[in-house]
Amino acid sequence: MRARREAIAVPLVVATWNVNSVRAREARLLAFLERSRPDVLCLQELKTEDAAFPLEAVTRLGYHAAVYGQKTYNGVAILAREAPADVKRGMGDGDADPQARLIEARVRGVRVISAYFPNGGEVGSEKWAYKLAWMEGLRAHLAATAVPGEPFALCGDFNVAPEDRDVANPESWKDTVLCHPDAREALARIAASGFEDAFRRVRPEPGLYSWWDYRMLGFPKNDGLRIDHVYATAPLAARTAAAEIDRNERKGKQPSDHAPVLVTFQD
DNA sequence: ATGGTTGCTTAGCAA
Repeated sequence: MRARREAIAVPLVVATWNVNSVRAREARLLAFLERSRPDVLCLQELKTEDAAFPLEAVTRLGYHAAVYGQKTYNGVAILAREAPADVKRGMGDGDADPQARLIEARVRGVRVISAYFPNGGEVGSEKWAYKLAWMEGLRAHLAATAVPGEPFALCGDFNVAPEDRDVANPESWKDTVLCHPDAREALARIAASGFEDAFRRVRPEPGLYSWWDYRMLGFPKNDGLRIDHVYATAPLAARTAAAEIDRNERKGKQPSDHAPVLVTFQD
């Protein structure tokens, strides 16, 4: 039996970017939208409540926004050129997590999630346990809400570098929260529920990173990791045509410590 | 083990 081909309007450009405070990054966010014009942009680490999100400014550029903000920490959003539908904040009923780390919407027939996975602090800490539990909770949530054959883009700051080729200096990052085998295994279990790393489908080469620590000259030394991802279910992943990381966005004055990741889906 | 930097909030936490 042939897999059902969902009607997806393509080309579709899906981007994800941890902005590390949407207020501190407003000018850069607007410049990025004008420059790249993604159809969908998933944001993480807004670090502000909904009321302080620059809604008018993004609206002027032709974007709609579904926002799940939080004071000081976390906060996620989905911006889209078409109005997002079926917006859901958190992982649904019974999700008691007070941290705003996940928002979902339907855009142009595609289910989209913007997720800010927990960093994990130090391996063995309470934050580490929270990270692994959160990831297992996401896996269970995805399994419980999965619709067979549905085009679905799971995007965000996963705070996991899936493989050593995603790390400039794997030895120095070995067994840290971003590279630990338990975190990689937790991500693999999420992927096993029907997702593929769309970026790697078309960009297998090493040397591609999305985050560089502000400290220790991370960016000047290119001590980077690829921890921001666009995962997609088969109907979408099969259409992956191009992927890039906007490394230039990490340059200049007052950058986020993350660069935007963009994936183009096309028939 | 600590350091180094940035953002939010104003001393300390989170990343």
